[in-house]
Amino acid sequence: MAAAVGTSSELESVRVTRILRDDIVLGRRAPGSRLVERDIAAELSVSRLPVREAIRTLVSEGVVVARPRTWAVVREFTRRDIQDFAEVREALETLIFIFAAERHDEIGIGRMRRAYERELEAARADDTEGARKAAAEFHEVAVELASNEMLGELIAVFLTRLRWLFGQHENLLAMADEHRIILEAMAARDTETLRRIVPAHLASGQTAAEQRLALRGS
Amino acid sequence: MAAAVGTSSELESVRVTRILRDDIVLGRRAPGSRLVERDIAAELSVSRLPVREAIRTLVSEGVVVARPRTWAVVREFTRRDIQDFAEVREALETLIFIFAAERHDEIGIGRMRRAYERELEAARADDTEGARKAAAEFHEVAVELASNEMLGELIAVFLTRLRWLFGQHENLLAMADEHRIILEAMAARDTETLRRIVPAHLASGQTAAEQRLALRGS
DNA sequence: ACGGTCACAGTGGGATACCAAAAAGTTGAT
DNA sequence: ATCAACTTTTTGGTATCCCACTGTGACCGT
Repeated sequence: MAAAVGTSSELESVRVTRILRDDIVLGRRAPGSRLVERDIAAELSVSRLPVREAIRTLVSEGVVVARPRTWAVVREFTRRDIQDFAEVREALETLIFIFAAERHDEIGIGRMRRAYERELEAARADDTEGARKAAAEFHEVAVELASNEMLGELIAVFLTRLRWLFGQHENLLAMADEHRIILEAMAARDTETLRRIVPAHLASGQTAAEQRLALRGS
Repeated sequence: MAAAVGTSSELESVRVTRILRDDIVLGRRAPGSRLVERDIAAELSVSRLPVREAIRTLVSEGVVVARPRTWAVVREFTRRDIQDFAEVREALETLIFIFAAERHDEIGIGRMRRAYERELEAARADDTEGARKAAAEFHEVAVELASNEMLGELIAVFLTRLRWLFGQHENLLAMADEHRIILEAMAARDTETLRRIVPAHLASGQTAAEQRLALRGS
């Protein structure tokens, strides 16, 4: 589901949600900072309702914490939270690639291969943004090939947290190479190899997040 | 009837959510039937606001479908949805029991054993309600022992769908026996056995849901 | 200084009334 | 019968008002 440009009739609540989400993920709103409905409504020139809905949505995405009758705050993640998150993500992503390996067709593999090739090319050109986009498509196509809507739904919810906690993977070439291995195993429907390498793939991105957290103290 | 002591400060939105959820799960609102904010608000003598929030919550729980600017409807599940759901659930529950097996302590195993014993006793007495409650506690303690909050969060979201799709497991004694096997494997920290038997445990409950669906003609 | 009490401001939850925009439903012309 | 135009229904959103509860800090007694 790509950009969808000038959607003239975008719901206010959706717009507000996107703005707040970006504020949080991009660090413009720090963990622990207050989200006061009235203030945000004033800032964005909307009524309190869309803001309320946006906050609810972000709570369900796990990046905001709200208690009744007080302000909501941007969630503060602990080392433990990151560990928990990584464990669950490992299981879900492994599942995706295994299902995709079992169910893919030639067309799907072709799409993944093209995404991988674009990723590799961008990585070699040190084009961070391009590599990130291609890698994202690699994952999206995999979810599609897994043909399990509920899994897709779950991953979608996790995606915000993922963006926030892990940011982009630094060494683009290493990631592209890992994707190549995953792709080959998928094409060969080699689920056993996937069960081994996907967790390793994820682990390589995890330390970065933990280090960033350590720097902030927490 | 209303057991709950007059919790004076229950949020209306929470109350409305619970009522609607029960209506859906218990079949008082059929799949496909409309959820009209205004009408529900009138029925329950509240304003549209709590109803709106309740509907959003139920959408995030996956039992209601809402499109912009029209009424929401109770979700209609297809055979495929149930299949998808079962696949994801299998992975998550396996994860829970494996983590719980790796991380439990004596006290935790004791709590699970007592829950199991109450379940068995209730099952022998043909006490459906009692067995269901004890089985639920069995699962809850397992989630707790898994000590992964995010996993617990995920399972909580799934729980409504679970209740709705699968209802109660029919043969209480068979379920209790499966729980015994899981419990013993957990106590022995035998994750390999768990990886084998948990999926089997879940599969035994799945056919019932599919048959019920088939009767309704999907 | 210190710890607890208490009053008050801040904030979300909810009610009410109203409007706009889009979808759903109805009617009528062809 | 089909499709276009019209009407109705319904949600999304704005604007206010009020209440219950939370958080905070001043006050007080020790």
